[in-house]
Amino acid sequence: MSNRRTPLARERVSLRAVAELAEVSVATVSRVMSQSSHPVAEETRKRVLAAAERLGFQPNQLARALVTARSQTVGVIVHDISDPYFGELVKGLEDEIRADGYRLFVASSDRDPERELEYLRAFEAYQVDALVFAASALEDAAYRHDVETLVDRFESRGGITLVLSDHFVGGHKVHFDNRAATAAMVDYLADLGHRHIGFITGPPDLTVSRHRENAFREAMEQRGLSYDTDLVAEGSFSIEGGKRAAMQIVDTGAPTAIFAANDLMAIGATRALLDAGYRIPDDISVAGFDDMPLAEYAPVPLTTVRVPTYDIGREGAVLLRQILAGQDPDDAYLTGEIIERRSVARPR
Amino acid sequence: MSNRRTPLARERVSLRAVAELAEVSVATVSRVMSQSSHPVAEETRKRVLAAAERLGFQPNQLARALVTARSQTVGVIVHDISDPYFGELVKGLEDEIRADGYRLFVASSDRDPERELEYLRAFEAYQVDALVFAASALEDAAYRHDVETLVDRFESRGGITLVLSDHFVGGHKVHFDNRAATAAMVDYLADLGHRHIGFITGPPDLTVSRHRENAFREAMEQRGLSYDTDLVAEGSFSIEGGKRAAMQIVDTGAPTAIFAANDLMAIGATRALLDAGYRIPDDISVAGFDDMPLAEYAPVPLTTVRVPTYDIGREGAVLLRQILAGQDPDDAYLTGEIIERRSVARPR
DNA sequence: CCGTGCACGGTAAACGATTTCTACGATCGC
DNA sequence: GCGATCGTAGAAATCGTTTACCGTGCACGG
Repeated sequence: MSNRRTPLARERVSLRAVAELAEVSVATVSRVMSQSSHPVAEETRKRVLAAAERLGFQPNQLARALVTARSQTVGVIVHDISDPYFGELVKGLEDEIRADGYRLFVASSDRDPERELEYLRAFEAYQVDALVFAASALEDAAYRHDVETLVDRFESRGGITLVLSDHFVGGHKVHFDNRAATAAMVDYLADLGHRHIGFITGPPDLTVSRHRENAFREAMEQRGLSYDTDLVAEGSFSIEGGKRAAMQIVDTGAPTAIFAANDLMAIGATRALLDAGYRIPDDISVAGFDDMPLAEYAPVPLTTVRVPTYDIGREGAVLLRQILAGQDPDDAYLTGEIIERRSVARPR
Repeated sequence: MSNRRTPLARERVSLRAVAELAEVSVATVSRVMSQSSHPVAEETRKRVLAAAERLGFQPNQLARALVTARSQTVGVIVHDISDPYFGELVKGLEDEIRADGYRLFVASSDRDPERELEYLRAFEAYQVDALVFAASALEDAAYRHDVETLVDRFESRGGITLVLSDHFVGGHKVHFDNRAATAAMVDYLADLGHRHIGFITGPPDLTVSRHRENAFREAMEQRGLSYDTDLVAEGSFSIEGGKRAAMQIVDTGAPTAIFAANDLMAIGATRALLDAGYRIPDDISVAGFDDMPLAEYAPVPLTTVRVPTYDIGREGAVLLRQILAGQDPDDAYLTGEIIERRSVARPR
């Protein structure tokens, strides 16, 4: 192994060093530093604190975690760290949980099952107290099996898991009702008079894509509108994908509105349509999903269904706090909401 | 302390358990699991591997890190995890460094000195091998002092630090030439014929804001253009700030172009100006800085100077790799580039 | 036939904390 | 005046690894 200490490394400051300087035992120093309930005389405490200060002592969390079997750390899995969706969510999580002295470590899987597993294993090995699935599951049989056995093992050893997404992993969860949110948008469009509604789906290997597409189909049928496969295209949750999908849909069908399964694709669609000479919303309406921070600043301010990302994170943290404290709280439920801006209007 | 093991926790699988099952010593198991250079007979190795597999053994990284004094972990400090700028950068860093078996832990300071210090201390306590400052320094004397002593201590104990931003911390660094990039945009606008150029600055407590503003002033003087304080406003690097600043500038002066110190503010400015009835770029040009992923999909596709964020991360990772391998590489230098889109034109 | 060297495996001492158990003096109740 | 209690502190075991140091047994060269 190439793991040797660098030769320059000065001695690190341990409990022992502090103990020697303060002329007490390491036990006493530990008690002072970790605010143990074991009593320590005021005068001794002061001596210890002074010595610790003087040496710049920082308790080694690794050693501490090793003996307590608690690392005060939670691992978060996201798909793409540069996606503002996850950014908001992690922020909510963090703002809330840091008050309890926990640290968040976030890892990005890039939607690669292999990579996600690798990070999951790393989190396990670093003994995080909780595992948070902020990212939707991947639709892959091998992945599913591996994640399940890993999570089982993790939980059987006292770890807790929290799910903030569309995921098969069990345990505590904050639910966002994709079905209802999707239906709400379909209803909104239908109420405006749209009958030919195009739909841009996410990548097929993401559970959330499947859920939103199914919800779309059901909502359309519910309203007695035909679910026309010519009006459905895949846009892989990206801007470029949204462009391609939108052009494909207007080429093959004649929608009066296009509903994209996320804002990024809606923005791509908007741009492509605009560049192709369509006026939005006069010629065609475009609706998104998520209400990402920049949705308001899209080429046309985007009408979309808001996913309360930050709140999902915050609610997750609240759940986490309770579970960590040994309680068994109920799941949290959050719903979407239509945000009306300028990209949707009645059909002509 | 509230750190007791949960009562449900099944026994964890340690080296010892594997050793017992395989009927060898823990040393042998360790040698097999950590691919030590110490020879182990093929037959023994197989037995160990089988036992480890059967028990679902995962070496405890905490314990490992404790003895090797290497955690195979790097801590990254960013300002705002939901800012795509940092997302891209971290992605570059991660894509490159993960090949070497390192894990990235990212923490978000929210531009709060207190919080940043707290995370820095946590990273130190978790014994990260490297500290990466992806975020610009904060302009605060106390913060500066604390960070400096912390970094000194960290380095004197063998840690390495890497700077990817405008920061006073020394050590290895990948430089982005803000001055040249800013000047390039000023030149570009001036060449187009703009003489009254407004400027929207970032928050004053960020080092990078100061650098870009100074660079703007110098570049203007260089071109013989007057630096008019009526045409400068603060926009705090946010969309809302950009809106406010833009309106303020057009209220007090008569710029033919506005240059914002980041894209977010440029987008805010664009939207505000558009809503106030200005045509862009016909009535007024707007330029940004960063070329964030959505700059192309702003209300008007944004002309901006591209900061190669992903590459900054990647270059940082290759530096890291070399330093970790014991070398002493030269700093990396990256430059900006004007991206022409539709938000800038000749003045009327 | 014996010393050398190598392959292989075990023992035990770290790493830096926490925590249980024990010890010792002082105070207190009776 | 004596046992009980309390406040305070230290010794030592422990967490799960790595690794320096030994001790075998066997092959091989001289």
